Amino acid sequence: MPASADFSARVYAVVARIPRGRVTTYGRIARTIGDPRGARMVGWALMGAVGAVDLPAHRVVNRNGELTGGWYFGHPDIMRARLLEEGIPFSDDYTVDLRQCVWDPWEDGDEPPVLDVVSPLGPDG
DNA sequence: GCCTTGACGGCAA
DNA sequence: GTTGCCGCCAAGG
Repeated sequence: MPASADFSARVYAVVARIPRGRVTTYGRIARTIGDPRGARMVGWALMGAVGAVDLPAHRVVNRNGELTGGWYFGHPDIMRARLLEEGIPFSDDYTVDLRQCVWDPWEDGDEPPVLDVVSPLGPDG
């Protein structure tokens, strides 16, 4: 079992927590799972999520709200349509208005949320 | 084994 | 507000 699988599992756990009508960013997800510098890896993990895992991957955008992963849905319009379907506001054709719909995994608390996935190794390995 | 690419982010100019 | 550069780590050639 590659460590990357555990990483992606945590990413999926966070993505699954994204409420309908809200979006979050790669950086926030990375920070949530305890790897602030893993924003790029989050996107990498989500590659296999589209069409493979039943997750709202379309609710994940970059820090600027751009639908950078649109092509992984077949076409950016598909991702955009899914977001519009949930009433997510757009500031541009392929850019969501993060100011209105950004979501923090720990917005309701001062500490990171308890992930659904439990690592037997713990946070320190 | 080395180099390039990639759903990113932070910092400096 | 923009542009440019670096860091990060995994996958593919």
